[in-house]
Amino acid sequence: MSLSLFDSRAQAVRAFEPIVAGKVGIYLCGPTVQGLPHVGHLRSALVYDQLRRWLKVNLLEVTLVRNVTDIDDKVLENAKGTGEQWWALAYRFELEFNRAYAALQIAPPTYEPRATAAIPEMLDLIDRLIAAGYAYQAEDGSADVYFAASRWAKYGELTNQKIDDMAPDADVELRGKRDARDFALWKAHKAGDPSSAAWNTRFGAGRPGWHIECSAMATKYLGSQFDIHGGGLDLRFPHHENELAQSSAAGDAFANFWLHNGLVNVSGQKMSKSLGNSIFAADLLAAARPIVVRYYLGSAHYRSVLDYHEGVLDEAESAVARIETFVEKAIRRLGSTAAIRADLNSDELRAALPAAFAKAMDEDLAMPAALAAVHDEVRAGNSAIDAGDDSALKTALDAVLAMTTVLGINPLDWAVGANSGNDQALDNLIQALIEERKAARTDKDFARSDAIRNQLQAAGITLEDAADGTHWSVN
RNA sequence: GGUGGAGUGGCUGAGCGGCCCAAAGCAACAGCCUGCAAAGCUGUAAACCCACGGGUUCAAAUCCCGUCUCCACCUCCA
Repeated sequence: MSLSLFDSRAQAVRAFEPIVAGKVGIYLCGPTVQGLPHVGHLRSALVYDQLRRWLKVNLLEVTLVRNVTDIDDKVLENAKGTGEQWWALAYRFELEFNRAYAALQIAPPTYEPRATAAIPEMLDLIDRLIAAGYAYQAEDGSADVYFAASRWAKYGELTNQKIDDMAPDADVELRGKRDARDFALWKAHKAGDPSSAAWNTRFGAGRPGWHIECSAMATKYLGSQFDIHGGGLDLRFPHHENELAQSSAAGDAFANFWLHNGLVNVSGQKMSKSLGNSIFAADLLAAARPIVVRYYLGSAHYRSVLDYHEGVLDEAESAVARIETFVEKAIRRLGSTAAIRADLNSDELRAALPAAFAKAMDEDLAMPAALAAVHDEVRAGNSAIDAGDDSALKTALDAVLAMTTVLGINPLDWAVGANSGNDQALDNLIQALIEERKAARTDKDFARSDAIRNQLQAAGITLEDAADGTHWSVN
């Protein structure tokens, strides 16, 4: 394994070594299911899907845990607005997220725990923190429990901040807090909230704070020490800082690497509800084919800002079409479809990967360089077709299929499916027109041949004249 | 105010001391191919030499100092 990853805590690229040989545990902060999935959620999920794929290619057994935060202020608030039960609203949006992930062929995580299913683990962790002297029940008699950030000397280590530099909100109500920077581990039940959103504890009725959820779920599924903790850049502070502090204070080694993916901006601006510029998953999928959306979201380096604006999907469409056209032509020419498919563990796939691609992936998942390798190979393959060199073509095709399989953009994996009866009927119809056009061309009746081509084009079908005959495809 | 990141061809976006007279894609132009196209290939043009001004070095887009601009986080957020 020669993979290096940028570790946010070390603020440096570090060589990645699994804690347990051959296995990798990844915890990824999933969404709070309080609304519809947007482009940022998809990018985040995609980044770790790609990481997971690359680890699998390197024969590591990956356990990916991505949680669902299904209890939270916003969930309760939004449910009040719609009149739904909070858990019904949360599940409704959870399904929307799963639909969007599936559309982009982002594989489901190994485990997808909901916060509400890990309450006992959270309470255990809170107890350990109280015993260690780093947590305390609110001093105003409520059921609130806080983490004493001000007592944890290493607080700020993840984001390289000194606790004294953190400007405490002047107007913040301390209520039962000893220090303004202390944060809630457990939140007392509030008068207006439904009783179904409260759990009885020795502190009183209440619900979990956001940060404790992830600490508890990560260790529940991956143990007190695991390889990688990931999430969006916006979660570094306070969420991940707080997770690290509480887990460390409880004596857990916690994550070996911290990864943060860059955010998606819209025309240079942060996406936000108040600006009304959010791009939702449904918007993307309405504007472009899923494989194109996946290509676009994965085209920039995972740590850089990805800007969404007019035209980016068209550009991605062209690039994807180039790859698809090549694969189609190559398979048609070579006849065999005994091509490399989705098995990431196969020796064949590994053997077919160009060195430049593997190097790019190993260097902190340098996606642009990896895509450059894909396109280089596409060009080499196209040249081989022109030169009639089938051996070189086979090599290029295998390389392209292997690389795109790793990236999750193998055209064969996105094909609509085997020929259905409808496809066969359509093919019969179009073949008849192709024959008629061929006859017209032989007779030099170009008006007629062009009319046929234009008619099909208008119906969304493109004809392509190749050396071995005319082929058609749906636009 | 604190912390982190970014300014590279028309656009997207790599490179982060010599392999860079700067990858790859998109867009443009020309040639080949074609009856004409499309697709494909080949080539061309395109970055006042990589925000600006200094410096270090045999050597800098890449390191250092200064300046300007932009973005993110410090409040719920992927």
